[in-house]
Amino acid sequence: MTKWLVKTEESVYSIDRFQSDKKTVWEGVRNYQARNYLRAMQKGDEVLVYHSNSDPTAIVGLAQVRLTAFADPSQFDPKSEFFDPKASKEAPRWFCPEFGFVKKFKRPLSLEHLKGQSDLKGMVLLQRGSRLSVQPVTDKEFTLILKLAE
DNA sequence: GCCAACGTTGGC
DNA sequence: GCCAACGTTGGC
Repeated sequence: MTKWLVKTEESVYSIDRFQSDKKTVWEGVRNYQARNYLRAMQKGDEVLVYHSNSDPTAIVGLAQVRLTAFADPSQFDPKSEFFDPKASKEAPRWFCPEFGFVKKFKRPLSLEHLKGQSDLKGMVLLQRGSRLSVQPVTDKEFTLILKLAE
């Protein structure tokens, strides 16, 4: 099974909020590469949750795919900030899975800390200019991250 | 708030 | 299909 990482701005949707919601539909992703990854997610896949634009920016917890991706309802809603006039119910452009909350890490792993791990040099998150908000994570990276976090 | 990096749009 | 202009992301 593939492992993943998703970004969220703490001020927009935090790990604490996710913890109290217990599950969440990961809507609003509007980037094709990220969308393709969302669609590739399988039920049960494990997903690292990362706080971007936060202090500190860090991997803060773990989620699991509950439902594979379906048409993101926000693309059809003219009142939504994620509304896409080019999308239709017949031909949706954007998709979202549903995640279940698994845990909040005892120790959030800051970007700075992650950069110091030589075994994580290849991580998509750590590549220069990497902005992708949904990323695959290798098994090796995933195992190490869990070890560091717990 | 700045700005580098990258993605998207649209004229041609 | 190219590419300039513009928009967004996200670290700092």
